[in-house]
Amino acid sequence: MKKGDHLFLIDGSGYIFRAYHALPPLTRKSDGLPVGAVSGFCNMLWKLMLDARNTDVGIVPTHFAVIFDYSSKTFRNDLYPEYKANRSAPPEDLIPQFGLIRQATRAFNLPCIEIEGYEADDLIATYARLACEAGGDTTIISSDKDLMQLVGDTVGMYDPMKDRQIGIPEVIEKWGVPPEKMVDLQALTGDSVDNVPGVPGIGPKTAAQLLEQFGDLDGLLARASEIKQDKRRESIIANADKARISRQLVTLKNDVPVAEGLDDFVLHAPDGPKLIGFLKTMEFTSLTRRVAEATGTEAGDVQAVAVTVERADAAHGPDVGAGTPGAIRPAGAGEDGAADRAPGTEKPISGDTPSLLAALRLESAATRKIDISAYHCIRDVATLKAWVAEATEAGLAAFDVRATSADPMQAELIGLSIATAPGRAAYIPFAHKSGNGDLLGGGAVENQIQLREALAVLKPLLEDKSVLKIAQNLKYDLVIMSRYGIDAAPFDDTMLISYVLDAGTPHGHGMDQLAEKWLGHTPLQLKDVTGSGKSSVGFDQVAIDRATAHAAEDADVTLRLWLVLKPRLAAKGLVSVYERLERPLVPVLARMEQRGISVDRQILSRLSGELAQGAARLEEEIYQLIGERINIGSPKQLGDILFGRMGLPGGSKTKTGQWSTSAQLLEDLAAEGHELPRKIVDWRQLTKLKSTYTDALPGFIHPDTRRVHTSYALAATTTGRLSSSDPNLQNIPVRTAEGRKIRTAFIADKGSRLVSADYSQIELRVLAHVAEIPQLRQAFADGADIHAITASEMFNVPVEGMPSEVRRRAKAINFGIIYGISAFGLANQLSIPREEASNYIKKYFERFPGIRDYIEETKAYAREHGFVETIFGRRIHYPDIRSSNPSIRAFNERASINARLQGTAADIIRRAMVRMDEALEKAKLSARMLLQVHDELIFETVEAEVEATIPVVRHVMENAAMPAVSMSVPLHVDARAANNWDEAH
DNA sequence: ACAGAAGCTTA
DNA sequence: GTAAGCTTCTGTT
Repeated sequence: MKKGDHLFLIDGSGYIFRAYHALPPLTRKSDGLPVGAVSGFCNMLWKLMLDARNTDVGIVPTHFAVIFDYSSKTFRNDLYPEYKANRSAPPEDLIPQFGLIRQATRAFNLPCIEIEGYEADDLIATYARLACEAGGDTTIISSDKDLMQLVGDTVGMYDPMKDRQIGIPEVIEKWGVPPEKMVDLQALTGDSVDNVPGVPGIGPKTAAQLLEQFGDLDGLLARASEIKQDKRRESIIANADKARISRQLVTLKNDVPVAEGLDDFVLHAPDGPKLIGFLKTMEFTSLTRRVAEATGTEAGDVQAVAVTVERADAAHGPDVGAGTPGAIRPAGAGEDGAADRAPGTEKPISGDTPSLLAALRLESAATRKIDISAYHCIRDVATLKAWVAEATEAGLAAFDVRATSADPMQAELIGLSIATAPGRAAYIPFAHKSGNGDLLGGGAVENQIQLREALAVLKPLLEDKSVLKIAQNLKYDLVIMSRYGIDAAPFDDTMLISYVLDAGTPHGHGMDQLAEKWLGHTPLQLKDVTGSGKSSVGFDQVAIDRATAHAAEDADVTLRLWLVLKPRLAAKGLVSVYERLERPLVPVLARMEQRGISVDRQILSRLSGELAQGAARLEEEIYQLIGERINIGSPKQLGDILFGRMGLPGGSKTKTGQWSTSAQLLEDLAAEGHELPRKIVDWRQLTKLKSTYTDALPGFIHPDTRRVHTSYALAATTTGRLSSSDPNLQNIPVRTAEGRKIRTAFIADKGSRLVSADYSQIELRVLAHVAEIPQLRQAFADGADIHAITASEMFNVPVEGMPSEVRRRAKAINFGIIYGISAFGLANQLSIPREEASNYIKKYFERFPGIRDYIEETKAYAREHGFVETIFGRRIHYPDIRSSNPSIRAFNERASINARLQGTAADIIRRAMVRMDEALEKAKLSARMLLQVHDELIFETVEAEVEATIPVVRHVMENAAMPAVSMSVPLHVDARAANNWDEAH
C-alpha cells in the first residue's frame, strides 16, 4: 500500500445484525433457508464494488477487506467478565446466515478476516492504523459508534444503508465530542447492549458537556468535586472505577498481531462465474442478473454451487453472541430505501418484481450519461414522419413543449421536443426567429417546418390511444396544445409520479430537482439559453442548436425519469393513488383553467376608488396622531414610532429584533383604548384589499377570453391539496363585509348563474371517521351542531341555551385537534393562560379518549415509517419526525396529524372533481366546473339548469369517497346559486 | 434584479 | 396549533 491508496474495511459482523433487523423478516430461499441478511450483504457489497469502478463517485478503493468477529470470548472478558454477558443468542433464522455471509465474501473474491480473541472492531483499528502509516486512506463501512473513535484525517466511515459519510464533523454533530474523545464519552455513558457499565445517570449529552468542561475523562475524575449538580457529582465520584474499566473496554486495540497484511487486500475485479454461482444458489434473481450484465457473464451457463449451512441447533459458530449494538429497526432504515435495496426485499424465486425493475432502471439511469450534443433537430416533414413512426412503434414517447410564455393561456408554440429512448431525442422548431434585435424581431429562421404542417403530422401521434405520452408537468403542455386543437392522451406525468412517491421529502418535483436526485445530472437551464434579466431574449430568438440542446435534453431527461420513477409506484403500492387521484385530475384542471371565470372590471375599479379614499382619509388621521408623515406600510418605521418615540406599551420583538406590529398586537392596544392602532389596522385592511385584489385582479383578465384564468398546482402542497396562483383565487376575502365586496366582482355570464357547493366540516367528519369517535359520529349522523355537542360533552351543559362563549371555546378546540393541538396554540387562539388551555385539552381527551389514541397512534406511525397515509393511501413524508430537536419534532408531529385529515379531505374533493364532468354530461347538464377552493367547487351554468345541477353536484361530492372507502360519517354539501360569488357562497 | 422578513388573505 | 400565495419593505447583489 502506498500514498493515495484507499482501503475499504467492512464491519461484516455489524452489517449482519443491522441487515437482519433492517430488512423485512422471513426472506427465504425456496427450500426455506432464511437469507435476508445474506441478500442485504451481497447487495451492499455489489453496490460498493460498482461504485469502486465508477470514477465519478470520488472515493475509489484500491484495497478491500471484510472483517468479522470470531467468537464472543475476547480479551475484554478477562478485563471484565460481565462484558457482553447479557447478550442473548442470536435469532434462530440468523444463525445459518453467519457462515453464508463468509462464503458470500469469498464468492466476491474479497478477503474474509477474523482472528480468535479479537473483535472485528480491533482488527479494523489495526488495519486502519497500518494503512495510515503506509500513507493511505481508510473508509470503514459501518455506522457503529464504537468505531467512531477511529475517525480522523485519513480515516472516515460510510453507512451504506443510509448512504451517509461519517467524518469528524458528523461525529461531533452526533455526539458533541470529536472522535478522539469518543472513548471517554463511551466510558461515561456505558453501553447497556454490550454491558459496559459507564456512570449511572450520565447520558451522551451530559457526558459531552462534562468533557467539554474538564477536557477529558482523567481531568473530570480528578476534579469531580467541582461539579455543581449534587447527584451528578456523587455518581461520578462513586463510579470512577467503573468509568475507568469502561474506558478500557471501549478502547479499540490497534496492534492486533494480524496474519494478513494490507497487500493481501488489493482489490481484484470480481470473478463473474464464481460470484454468479453463489448468487444463483441463494436465488437472488435480480442481483444475479445485474452481476451477469455487469460482468458480461451468461448467467444461464453457470451452475449453482454447493454451500455449507450451519443449522440453527448446531453448536454456535463464530459470531454468535457478538454483534453490533443498536441495530436499527426496520422502520428506522427508512422505507425510502426499500426499492433502492429491492433485491434485499425480494420475494424468493421471483421474476421481474416491480422493486427489481425499479432498481434496475435506477442503476442504468445513473450510469448512462447524458450527451446534449447528440440530439437531433428535425427540419423537414420526412424526418418528422420518421420520428413519429419510431414513437408509434415504441408505444411511448416523452414530449416537451417550447412556447413564448410560462402562462399556457398566453403562450404561442415555438417548438416541441420528443424522446423515444434514453439518449435518443430531437427538437422540432416551428417558429424561431433570427434574433437581430430590431423592433420587428427579425425574420423567420429558414428550414423550419411550418407550425400547421408540423402539428398535422404530430396530432395523430399525440392523440394515438396506443402511444403513451410522457411529460413533466403535463397540464402546461395540455392547455397549450388544447388551444391548438390537440387533445393529447393517454399520458403519464413524471412530476405527479414523483409527488405521489415523495410528497414531503426535501426534494421538490421540478425537472431540475428530479434530474439531480435520480440521474445525478443538471440539465441546461432556460436561463442558460435565453440569458437572464434585461439582456434576456424570448425562446423564439434562441439559436436553433442551443434550443435543440435545451428542449431535447428536457424530453430525454423526462423519459429517463419516467423509466426510473414509474416502476417505483408499483413497488410501493402507490399506483392507485396516482391513477385515481392525480393523473385523471390533469385534464380536469386543464379545462377549468381554460374556462376561467368572469370578473367585472367596473366593480373592481369602483371598489378600488372607494378603498383609495378610505385609506387616504385614514392616512391623514394617522399622520395627525403621530405628527409626521412616515411610511405606514413599513413595519420598521411604524414600530419605531409606536413603541420607540410614542412609547406605547406591550411591544414585543420579532426574531430579527424589530418591534412587532402584528394585527393581533395592535388590536389588543386598540382594545385598551388607544386610538392610533385601530386606525393602522383599518388602513392595512383597506390597502391590502386594494393592492392584492381590486388593483391586481384586472391585470389577470385575459385579452381574448376576457376572463380570469388561474393556474392550479397539483404538486405544490405536501398534503395533497391543490394550490392556486397567478392569480390565487383560493384566498379571495370572505371574512369581513368590506372584503366580501371583492367577491361580488366574480360573476356569471349573462343568462347564467354561479353555483357554489361546499363540504360542511369535512375535516372534522374525516376525524370522526378515522378516529372512530362515537359521539361525533352520532352528532354528524343527526345533523347536529358539532361544536355545541363538543361543548356539551366537555362542560356538561345542555346545547339548548348554551352561551356563545362556551361554544366558541369548543370550536377552537375542534379546530385545534385538526391542526395537531398544543396548549400553546390553543392559549394563543383563545387568549387564555397556557394552563387553562392545557386543562381544556385534558378534559377533551377524557371525554374523547379515541382522539387521544388517534393522535398517539399517528405520531407513533409517523415516527416508525417516516410518513403518514390518508385513507386513500396517499403518503406524506415527515423525514424530520425523529429529529432530536424537540420543537422540530413537535412541529412534524402536529403536521403529520393534520396531514392525515387535510390530505384525506383533499383526496375526497379530488375524487369528486374527477367524476364531476362525466356525471354532468350523463345528466345532460351544461354546467362547467370553474374553481376549487379546498372544500368548495364553483360552477357556472345556464339559469334554466340550476335546479337540476345542484342535486347532481351534491350527489357526486357527498359520495366521492365511495366505493374505495365507505365512511362511517355522512358527508354533507351545501350548495347555492346566484349571480355572483358572494351571494352564491 | 433578487431574497427574506413581515404582514395578511383563504380553507 | 395545519396547509397555501401575494404585496410591500428592506437590504444585498
